[in-house]
Amino acid sequence: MENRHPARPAAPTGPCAAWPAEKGETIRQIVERAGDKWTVLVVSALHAGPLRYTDLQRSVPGISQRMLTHTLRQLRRDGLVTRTAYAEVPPRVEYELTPLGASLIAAVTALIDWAGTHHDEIHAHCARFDDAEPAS
Amino acid sequence: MENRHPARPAAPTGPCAAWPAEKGETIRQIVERAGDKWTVLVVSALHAGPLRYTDLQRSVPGISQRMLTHTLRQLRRDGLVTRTAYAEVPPRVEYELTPLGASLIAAVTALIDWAGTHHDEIHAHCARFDDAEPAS
DNA sequence: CTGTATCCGACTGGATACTG
DNA sequence: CAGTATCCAGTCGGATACAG
Repeated sequence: MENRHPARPAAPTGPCAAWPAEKGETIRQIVERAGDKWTVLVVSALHAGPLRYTDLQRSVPGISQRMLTHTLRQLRRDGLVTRTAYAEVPPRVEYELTPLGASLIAAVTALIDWAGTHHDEIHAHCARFDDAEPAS
Repeated sequence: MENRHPARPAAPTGPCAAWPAEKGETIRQIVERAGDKWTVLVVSALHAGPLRYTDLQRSVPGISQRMLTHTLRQLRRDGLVTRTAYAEVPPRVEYELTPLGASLIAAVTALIDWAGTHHDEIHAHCARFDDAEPAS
């Protein structure tokens, strides 16, 4: 009743105004951000050290320019990465992880660790379920 | 080059066949699953104990039947929750978290904990960025 | 009560082409 | 090299109606 929104009131890709939601919603935002495919991959790639735009593209196979740019901007906006542009003839831009960004890796690692640990279990249950109910 | 897929090769909502990807892709699947808004909320609700379908709907405000059913099925498929149907005149179905599902909470909690800890930092950086570059 | 099926709008994200 | 803009298909997800 109180929610008349036809869709989501806040867009993750939108302006900063998306954040001031309540704590519960904030967590959802964070999880969506941190759980984002490209965010995780880019942050992981940056974990090894600073990288240039094109190097980043090579470090994250399959990412499009659109998504790389988009993800980097979000990451910058949230203070997870820094952008350093060198005003040289061949333009050079380096992206580096901030301590905040580095701290995210620890949390994500827990999830990845869980994934690795229980991957077989999930697959086993999945196969069993699929075998039990093949025709929906 | 080697990827000619016009879109995602594996759908998270699709059949079990989505899993047998390589380790890197598997992690992505897990993160997407675990990072899903409704998955987290439903698992959290179930953490307190077994719940019926309608109780689940009430415990997760804003979820639609479509998404509740959908999420529940995925969770069952992955072996994170169990479904127990009682063949009674008023049909009763209870969903309960498996140990595997309970273990996921620990991993997600790490992420939520990170969110809570650095929420202010992110917000601060966000506001600063927004202030520094208002006109895109 | 416990779902399932369909319609349909909104957002995601890849491909491509073009600018500084 | 670094980034932006547009097009467009696929997917998500809510509302609704209906079935077991």
